[in-house]
Amino acid sequence: MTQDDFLASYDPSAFPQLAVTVDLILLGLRNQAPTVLVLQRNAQPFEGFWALPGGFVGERETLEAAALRVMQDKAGIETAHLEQLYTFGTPDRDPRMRIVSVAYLALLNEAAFTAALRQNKALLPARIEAPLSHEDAVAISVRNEDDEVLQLAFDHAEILATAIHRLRGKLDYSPVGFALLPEQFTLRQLQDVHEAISGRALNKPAFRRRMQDKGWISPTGTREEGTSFRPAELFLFNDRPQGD
Amino acid sequence: MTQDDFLASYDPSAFPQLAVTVDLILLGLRNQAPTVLVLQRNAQPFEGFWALPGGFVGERETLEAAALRVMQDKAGIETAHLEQLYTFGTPDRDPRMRIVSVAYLALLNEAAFTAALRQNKALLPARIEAPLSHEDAVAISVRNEDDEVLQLAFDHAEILATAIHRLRGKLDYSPVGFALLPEQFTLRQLQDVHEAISGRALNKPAFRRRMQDKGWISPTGTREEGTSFRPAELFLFNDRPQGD
DNA sequence: CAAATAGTGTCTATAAGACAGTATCGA
DNA sequence: TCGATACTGTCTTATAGACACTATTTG
Repeated sequence: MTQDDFLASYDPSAFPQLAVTVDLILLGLRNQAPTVLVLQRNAQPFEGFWALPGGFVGERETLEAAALRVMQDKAGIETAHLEQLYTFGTPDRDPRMRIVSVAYLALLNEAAFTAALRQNKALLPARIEAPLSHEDAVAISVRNEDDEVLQLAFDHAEILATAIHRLRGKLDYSPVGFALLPEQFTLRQLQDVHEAISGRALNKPAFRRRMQDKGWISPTGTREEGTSFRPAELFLFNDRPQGD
Repeated sequence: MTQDDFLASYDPSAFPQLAVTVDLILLGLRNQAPTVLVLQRNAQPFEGFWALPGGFVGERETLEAAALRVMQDKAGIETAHLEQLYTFGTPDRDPRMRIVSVAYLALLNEAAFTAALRQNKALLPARIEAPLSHEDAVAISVRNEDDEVLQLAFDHAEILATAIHRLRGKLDYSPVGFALLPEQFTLRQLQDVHEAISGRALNKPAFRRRMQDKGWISPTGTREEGTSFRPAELFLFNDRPQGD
């Protein structure tokens, strides 16, 4: 904000001690289920609990640059769809000190997801169970590959719920699903992504028509390989549909 | 985020000096035009420019509580639709020091809007000119009642553009338009709100059907008064449609 | 009754869902 | 030829826009 009564010659120590961090939701699909990469805490508070990767915002760093840096450091990922999600700042969300955290949502395709797992062995894929028909609730839970519930540290369950809610909301009117796919993909894969995020089955002809009509995809003329049945045509995402 | 390598016994002065503020977009409709309340700066930097009201986040205060407090202090408004919009944190957005600002969007009906103007004479209503077909651009401008362009301080034009973009996006699927109306309203007024925000004319029968079908409104059985023609029926907003 | 706006009936256009059909690949 | 999945034609259903018509109030 910065306003009229801002101290013209201010005293730095006059401002309360406070830190700004970014937290990352590294989201991908594993076996058609939305999955997030988490780290186990090895110190108090919340020792043994699972947390989203994050880090402090550098002194001369934009928020987005901090998110990109954390993504690089903790998962070795250079590029991915990255968008600011929401800012969490309840005074006691971290018992040690006041921390305001800007959450960023990163969407990883399968290549980036597996690369992250390979680069940082501490990362654990946590399947997200997000019931339908709930706004931004606590009703969310995450499980490991053995289907055991993972306890999330801090307010990270709330952050995750916000992420899923946002993603579901954007899916219909924004071409966000493509971020979870490789450069070339089949329409079946694209529909699988939409079904995994929205949590419900979709009508195939209607889905294809919609994707075509929105101008989001272009046929490549080539087909997938290695199937034991009729291979599907590969499509490309149209980065610039028309105008905008 | 608070993570593994967080200092268990940390040194407060180890964290860079940085402040978190909230900025408020106090948005209402004046003559069917989206209008925001701004304050003229009387000190450097951006002296003479117009700025969104804002304030520092208190040491033991949630972000939302800070926004509510600023709304109360600067505009005398106790209650309004208030939602977090986006967080702006470019290092040099304020030349004096690093300030991360969490922007909140407040929607004021006519009563709250005029009450704010009465309570704080420094507030100026600035009409927002937001061209269609632009994502979240610099193409936005604000004008005073004499149609003169007002220069906005800091990155406040960007904040405003983000607000309009968000509002337009939410209008169709969220009952956000009601926040700009009094408790009882006519369907014509509701349609005017939607047209003012979205910036385009809407079909009357279709609009009425949609509002009815979504279950957002209830007829009161009473009618408006003081018209020189057939008075329209008054409706109420259904706070709890069904379930959810 | 005239003026003005509220409110509706209905036709048309467009998009979504259902469902079954045809097409094309590997084996 | 069979199995499996890609792809499409078409009918039905739901929703949105156009437009005119009726309804109701004040003066």
